[in-house]
Amino acid sequence: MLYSKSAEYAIQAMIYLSENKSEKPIMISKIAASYDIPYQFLAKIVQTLVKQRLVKATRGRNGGINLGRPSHEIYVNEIVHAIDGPPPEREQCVIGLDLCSDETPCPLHDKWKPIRYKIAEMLAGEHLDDLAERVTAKREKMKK
Amino acid sequence: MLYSKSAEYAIQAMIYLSENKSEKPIMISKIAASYDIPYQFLAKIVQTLVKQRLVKATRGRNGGINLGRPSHEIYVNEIVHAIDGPPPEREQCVIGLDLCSDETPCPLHDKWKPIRYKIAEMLAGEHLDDLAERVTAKREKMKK
DNA sequence: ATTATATAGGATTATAAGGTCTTGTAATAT
DNA sequence: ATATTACAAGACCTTATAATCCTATATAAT
Ligand code: FES
Ligand code: FES
Repeated sequence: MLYSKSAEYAIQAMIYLSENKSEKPIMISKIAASYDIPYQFLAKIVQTLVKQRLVKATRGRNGGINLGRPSHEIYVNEIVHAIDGPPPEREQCVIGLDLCSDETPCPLHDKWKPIRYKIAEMLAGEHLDDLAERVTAKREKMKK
Repeated sequence: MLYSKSAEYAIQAMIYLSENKSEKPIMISKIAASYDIPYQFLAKIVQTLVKQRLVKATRGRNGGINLGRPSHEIYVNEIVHAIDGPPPEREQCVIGLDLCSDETPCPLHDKWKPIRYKIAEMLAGEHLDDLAERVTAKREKMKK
């Protein structure tokens, strides 16, 4: 819908890292088990995150991964772009009628444009610290 | 993003029918050429639209398709559902954390819920008559 | 009746996303 | 040193969507 399954898994993994802050690296297998993500698949996704410097990897025994930066400096859209690639330079029209522009709007353009903006705003406005906090709150509630 | 490529083609084809109202059937190949849609692929999509009664087909020489109902009675979401299937009964969480509900919201829930509503509203609130009119306007502008 | 033409529909192929398997390589505990 | 552990990485498999091929069938013009 908004991002690929891979990006969704990446977000979940990053939230996990943000929730379980520790100097010691956290194993990918642990995260995979916790969120019920196929281990090998997550490992592959993490490789990309490492290349993009969003996480740091420590190899070998007692190895694992850590956040590449403080959690309050990592925003959701960064994660999405790291996995799915950067957003298109020119916006595409929702119903595929040539390019999207205010000058030549398609029938849905006026309704779609503010929605698209809201989505971008949502992804750009949330950093991992916020997310982790609220995920923890969700878990608490679900226990009851 | 919001719907499959097939559904997008279906919307385009329906708009075409709405723009070119005529008692005589309109050929699928004409529509396909006009919107640059692979002919055979569109023909297949149209088969589904016919089964769902959104368009009526006339076979044989001078055959083609027509809208199944007056254009002001056909809404975009009907077309999407006809092609992509009905929407899920229970809303899925944007970041895949169990089911979505106000009681156990995920970190993005509060920002995502109104957006999701806006999208549904957009698709349910536009009928073909509106769309066709505005597409024609778009074409006019692009000529200049 | 015959022929041309347009949709109907099953079978098949292409591409991409999602997911698995196997081997390599780095780090560390013993 | 060596065995073990955990990420790295490429090859491979699976599934869903997108697209194509080919033949059947309906209809109207001749
Ligand atoms: S022109 Fe279609 S969404 Fe902007
Ligand atoms: S709980 Fe995540 S979107 Fe509602």
